[in-house]
Amino acid sequence: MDRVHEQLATAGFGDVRPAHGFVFQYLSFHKTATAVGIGEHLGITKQAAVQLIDELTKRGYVERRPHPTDRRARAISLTARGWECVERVVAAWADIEREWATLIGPDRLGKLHDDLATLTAATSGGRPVPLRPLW
Amino acid sequence: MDRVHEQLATAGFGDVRPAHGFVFQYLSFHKTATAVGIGEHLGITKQAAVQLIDELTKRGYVERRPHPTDRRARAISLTARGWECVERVVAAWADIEREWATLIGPDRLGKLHDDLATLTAATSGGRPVPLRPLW
DNA sequence: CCATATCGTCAAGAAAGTTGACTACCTTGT
DNA sequence: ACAAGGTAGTCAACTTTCTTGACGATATGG
Repeated sequence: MDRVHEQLATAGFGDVRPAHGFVFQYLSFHKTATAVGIGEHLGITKQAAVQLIDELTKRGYVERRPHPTDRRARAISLTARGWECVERVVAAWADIEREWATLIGPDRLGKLHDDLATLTAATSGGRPVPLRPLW
Repeated sequence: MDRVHEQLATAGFGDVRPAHGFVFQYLSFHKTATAVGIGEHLGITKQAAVQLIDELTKRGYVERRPHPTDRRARAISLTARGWECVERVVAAWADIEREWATLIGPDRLGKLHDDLATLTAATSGGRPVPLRPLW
């Protein structure tokens, strides 16, 4: 994680914190997200989620628009710059995984991934675990 | 980590946070520790380390005594209750590892451990990584 | 169409860390 | 021996990040 953010900083995305990454991840798969949904995904309150969204909006990674079907809500989505940042993260992770493959071999790396998936699925009962950058 | 602390709570150790665990770990291997040493181990300032020590002292897990060789310093060590808690943690981890072994097999679990050790050693340059419960 | 639930917001505050300055003590080189 | 600089702990002020609680506006379901 630290290495990804070092990479991002050199690519001009030095103003995103690790916690923001989890918002990005959620927005990559939910085109019209809400603050409540993001909060649940991260395991934080909606107020804290709004604060993250505010920061990302101010920095141009995210935008709020009227929600298409719910006039209480605001539809949150990535801007062009947000998507650029996501692409950078994907590329950085790919680099890191390639390096891992050279260290322990692609076969072992694949098994490592599968085993970790098995263990986390078992301890969380199969449901998705709220991701938090904090214990 | 969450499961260990659930186990601890049912065993009467409900007043320790995850961050405290890293202090316990350090004290298990350093009989006369100092606040600065603990701070370096966790990657936090000495002031923050002192605060953790204060909490653990108030709750009876840790005690401060005059340092044997340095009159500026205070020697920090686990009390009997502190050691009881450590034993509980060790037992809880052993339970969890046994469960992991049944899930993916002892052989794969051993390789998982070795591979993770290889990867972390490579990315940290071999030096110990300061442990933090926070990104 | 009314009761209840949900989305976002405002405000206050708690948790856990940081920075900076200070005293007391240690250590090292001359 | 001792001056000079480094280190351990402490005090105080502050920052960051998250929480709790209350609220208006809108949605939804019997």
